[in-house]
Amino acid sequence: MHCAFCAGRRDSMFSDLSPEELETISMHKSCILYKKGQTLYYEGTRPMGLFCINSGKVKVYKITSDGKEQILHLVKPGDFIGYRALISEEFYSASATVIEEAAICYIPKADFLKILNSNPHFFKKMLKKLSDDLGVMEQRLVTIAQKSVRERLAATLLMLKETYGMEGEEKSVLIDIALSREDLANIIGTATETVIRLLSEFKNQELISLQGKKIKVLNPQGLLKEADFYA
Amino acid sequence: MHCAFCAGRRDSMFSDLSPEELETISMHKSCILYKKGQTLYYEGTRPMGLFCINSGKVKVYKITSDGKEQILHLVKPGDFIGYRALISEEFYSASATVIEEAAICYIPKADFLKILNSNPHFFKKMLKKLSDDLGVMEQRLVTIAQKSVRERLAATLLMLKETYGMEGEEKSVLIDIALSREDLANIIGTATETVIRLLSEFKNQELISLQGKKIKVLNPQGLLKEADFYA
DNA sequence: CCCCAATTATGACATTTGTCAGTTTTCCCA
DNA sequence: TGGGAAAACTGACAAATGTCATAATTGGGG
Repeated sequence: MHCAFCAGRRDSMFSDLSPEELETISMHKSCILYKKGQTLYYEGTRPMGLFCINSGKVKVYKITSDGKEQILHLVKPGDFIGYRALISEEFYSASATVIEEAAICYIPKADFLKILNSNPHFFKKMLKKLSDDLGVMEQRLVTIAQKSVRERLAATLLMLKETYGMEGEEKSVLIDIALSREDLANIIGTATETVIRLLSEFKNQELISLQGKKIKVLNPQGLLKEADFYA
Repeated sequence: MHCAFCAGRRDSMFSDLSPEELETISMHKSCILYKKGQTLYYEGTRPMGLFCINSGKVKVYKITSDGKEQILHLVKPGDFIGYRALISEEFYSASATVIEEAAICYIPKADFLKILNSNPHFFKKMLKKLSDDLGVMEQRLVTIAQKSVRERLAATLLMLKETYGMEGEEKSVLIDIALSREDLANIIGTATETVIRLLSEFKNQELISLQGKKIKVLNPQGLLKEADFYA
């Protein structure tokens, strides 16, 4: 599919490229449908291009020396990933794996860098994007360093609701993303069992409901309270 | 003092500005000597310029809703701070306070932005800087999320040794920065008492020595082991 | 549609870390 | 240079979280 007709592009970093630039990208990109569990790239390997998510969901994560996984971002349609390694001229510092079937385009490094270097407006957008990313990451650091696991879980559920929420019956909001309890633990930085236990506490408090692995938010106000002040 | 003669500039972001650009900055900047404890800016206020550290040491930190402090960076001569808020066009998302008497220049926002927009090489350096910053922050997030307090303290001591180490007698290396135990705790994300206890354990293991608040590293290899594999 | 492996869930317990209360030490500056 | 406040330190205990073992449930592929 041509980038000009890509739905995700509308509010992506590529939203206001010139037709010529889009044409170049479209010509050189390759698009693949990835299944759940497939990995786009591994930490430590050399980046050769940029991944652009058309549909589906992807997690970006690091593995520590003792084998634990920490999820850094969840990526959704319109986002792209892998630019940090390209810009810093490093090997990938994280891995990326598909968590829900995804259509993803691959844009060769050269094309990305060409646009970056020839389009000042895009360059500026990229600078702002990295600055914003850094701000988000700093806030996450503070949250992980200073809040309890319970607070972090409540905050994470609210964040997921904002990004993946689907309105359901009776004001409940379904968190529509196929995250395992383990993934959730690896976002928060805790053990899987702890997440399971706290989720069932939240269920007992009627803040959420659980059916299988699907989570519905029943009382966002209550979760907010848990996220801010639990003592 | 004129920027052209600033020792810190040699390997700073301003290392290869043109003489004219330096002249502009020099003309418009103001320099002040700050005492320990003075605050450069507060979280939530509007950035009007950029701080450039000539000498001394500064901490950049956030305060959580429940009053806890998390230190995000320690800043040293040659670094500058406050650019993220300028680039993202936000209010400051953190505060900055002097921890050792410091000579600091203030460069008006307009001058910084002018150079940013007129000097592509500087712009590119800034992009890379933010990308590198983000990489560092991601790694810190993983460490805080996945490592024990003991491991984080060992890792932090090694990091401080790299940055502020002064060779002493008998291969010991003094960590030459006036950090209180509380500051150290606020870097690591733990309670002050926990830091004190672990430091005295490290002392008993002869990994470090303590005299007053000064810490000397005796056995970096041993600390490395604590940082990586403590079980 | 059923079975099996993966995931979720629960219990018991160990360990880490935080909290509070109090003592000792340090060092700043009046 | 001595007094006092801040910082460093110690102990006792509580709370949060991790770990391991095991049971229940689920959902995807044959």
